[in-house]
Amino acid sequence: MEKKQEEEPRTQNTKFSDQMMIPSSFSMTNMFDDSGMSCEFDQRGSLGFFDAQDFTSQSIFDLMQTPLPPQFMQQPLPSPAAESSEVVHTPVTPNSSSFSSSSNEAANDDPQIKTAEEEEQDQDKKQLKPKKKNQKRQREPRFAFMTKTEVDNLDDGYRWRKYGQKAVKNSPFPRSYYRCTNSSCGVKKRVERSSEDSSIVVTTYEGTHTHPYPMTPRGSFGIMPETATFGVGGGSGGGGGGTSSYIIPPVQHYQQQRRSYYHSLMAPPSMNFSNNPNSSFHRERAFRPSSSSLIRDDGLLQDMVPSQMLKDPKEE
DNA sequence: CGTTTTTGACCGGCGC
DNA sequence: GCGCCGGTCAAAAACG
Repeated sequence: MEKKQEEEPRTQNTKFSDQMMIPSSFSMTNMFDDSGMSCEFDQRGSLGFFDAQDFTSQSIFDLMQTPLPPQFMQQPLPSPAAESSEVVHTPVTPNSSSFSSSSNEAANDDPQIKTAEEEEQDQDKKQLKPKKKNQKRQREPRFAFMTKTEVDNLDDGYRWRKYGQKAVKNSPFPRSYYRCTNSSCGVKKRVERSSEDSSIVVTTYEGTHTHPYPMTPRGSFGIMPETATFGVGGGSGGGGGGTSSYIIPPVQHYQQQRRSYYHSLMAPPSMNFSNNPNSSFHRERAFRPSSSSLIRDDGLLQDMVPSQMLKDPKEE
């Protein structure tokens, strides 16, 4: 639906542009859902976390290029469900403010970060291993985030082809399935609106892009969400996820603020992406299929805010 | 004309 | 074994 994008780019500017939600709990634990491979995650969970800044500013897509940091899983996910389910839930709750705690979780992992490649290898290994039930299909790590936007189809810069849509249980909104149009890239993403808050779109990425960023500068970002919350998977329970509203005038400013904001909030020492905060910026264009890259600031996922999704929205 | 979206059918996993 | 459910396929339609 590109047309939509073209036609509705303004959404971003219109209403929400000046609003930003800030998740209180920022745990970026992503949900690696490996259905079935939970054990392994524990082992590998030693990757670094992405730098929140980068993360936000860049775009998820870029992140996708990177193997998701396993550490997310490291977090103690008490409930088994977390593993198997993606867990992106809990919409943002206004008022919450426990940002730091979550970040800790996420950040706390081992500062030592493996290189993306290493990680990938690890992942492969794990995936290859025949685990208990994992005979199914090896799932790639997933990572979800919530975005407050009116636009369903957030453009992250990559091109996606919709290959399915299904009604979501307990939700009036359908879930759309997209696949990266690059034939050699198997990245998939699912997009659905939160049943609790229709203004929030939950996007789950699965896989890593194996090709360079398509780059459609403006076009791609045109639709960026105004606000987003990163869901972390697994329901790592955490804490409360919530978000508070943050009002920001122009986007530009917003970005700046955002940066600092995140910086302060989420940039605990442990969060530095690979010890070299600056490096992340440069990497982005490197496009290493498996590199950990991340992000730049140009992108503007304007308002992505990681949040921890604590509960299962589905439960409603 | 080529690409993407739509949509119902199909398939495999999982719980009962 | 059966039914439910999530995810994917594929043919037709829509779009640029």
